[in-house]
Amino acid sequence: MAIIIDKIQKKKDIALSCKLLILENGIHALSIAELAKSAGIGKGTFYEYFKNKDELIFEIVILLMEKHNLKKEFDIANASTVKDKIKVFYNFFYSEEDRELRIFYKDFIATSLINPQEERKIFQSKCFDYYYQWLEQIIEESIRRNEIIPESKKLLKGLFAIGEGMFISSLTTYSIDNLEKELNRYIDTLFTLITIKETK
Amino acid sequence: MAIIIDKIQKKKDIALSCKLLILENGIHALSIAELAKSAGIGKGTFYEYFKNKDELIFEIVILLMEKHNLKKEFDIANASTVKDKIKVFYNFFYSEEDRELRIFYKDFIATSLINPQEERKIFQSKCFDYYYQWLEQIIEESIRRNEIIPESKKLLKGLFAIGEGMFISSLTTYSIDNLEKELNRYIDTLFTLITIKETK
DNA sequence: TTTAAATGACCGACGGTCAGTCATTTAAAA
DNA sequence: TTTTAAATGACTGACCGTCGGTCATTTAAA
Repeated sequence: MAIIIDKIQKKKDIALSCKLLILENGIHALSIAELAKSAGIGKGTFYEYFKNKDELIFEIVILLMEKHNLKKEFDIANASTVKDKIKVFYNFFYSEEDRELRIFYKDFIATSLINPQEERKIFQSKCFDYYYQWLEQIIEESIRRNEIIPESKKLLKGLFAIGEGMFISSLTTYSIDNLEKELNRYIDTLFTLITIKETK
Repeated sequence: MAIIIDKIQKKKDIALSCKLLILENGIHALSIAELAKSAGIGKGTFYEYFKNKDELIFEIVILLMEKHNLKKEFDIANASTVKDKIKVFYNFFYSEEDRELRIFYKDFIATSLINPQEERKIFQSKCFDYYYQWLEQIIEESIRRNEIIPESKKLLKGLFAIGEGMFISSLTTYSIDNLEKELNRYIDTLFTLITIKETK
């Protein structure tokens, strides 16, 4: 036998060591040779760990998303009102804190659209379901507490889609100039509609 | 002097003659040489009319979108209720009729995300604003008629984004298995909230 | 009517880039 | 010393975009 490398860990290390270069230049301006060089490995070695450039993006998204989810979980638990909890969720689409992940996420969506792959779709579904269940729990509890009307549950998937939709539009058009404002405006308005008024 | 070709028309002709081949194989499986050959022109000629493959997609989207808009305009005018008019708009994301355009639109969004270009962004903004104004007019008229509450106006951009958001999610996840159903459910629920109940 | 000149459309060979492969080397462990 | 996982960079083939040259048609002078 010879050296046994923790392939999974090394894959992560290579991915993260490419992060900065990609953020600076954009993934599409970089060749595999350049990426490998910046990671301090040969081109062939890159292919020992990744099938192609897309998989590198995928790996970075997975790593950043893990960290991101932990953080969000914490933030949501600490938010006091239902509305605040929901805003924590949308936060991803405009917060400075999530800027980096957002850039990779954008490229990830784009490559997923171009080249739909089982593995990616499963990952994206997991992310979707993870946050959907969060949203669902939050809403259900609020319904149980009689704060919002039961019909709110039917708005869940749509509520979920608005973030992604506005995010894409903000990138591909000039028609959404302030994503944060637009998202908040929508949530605030919707909440006035689903909130049960206290009868004093 | 020599033969003068209507370059604009020929560009359209080439684009449309590639449509079928692209729908069959996907744009990314095709080389410029193959596309040119299928259009009955030389590779060099292709570059007389298009900067690259992306521009071909752009041209096809523009052409199909033109036709599509005319059709939508007609459909919206013929829909009776506000809700129906809005559903005509969302129709794009799931109708069999718009399947082809949707495929190109998807590629168009993907390439726009990867490589944001002024020209494309302007085009996308025009599309956005065009349909946004439609939606706005419909909603405003309905408010004037006292059918729905005035706050509905604040939901417009979000309403607009839901379509795009769910569309993307339906392509990149398994979590939206029936786009039409999900969209309709959302609209129906929202409408029960914004509709002004008649006091009998 | 003839034909030389002008011009724009068309083309495919070519240079360059880059993704992905593979034969070889390296070095740790047995 | 042998074995073998890991690393590597030279190599190849595919494809992009360019460019010099050809062809077909029109113009206009003879």
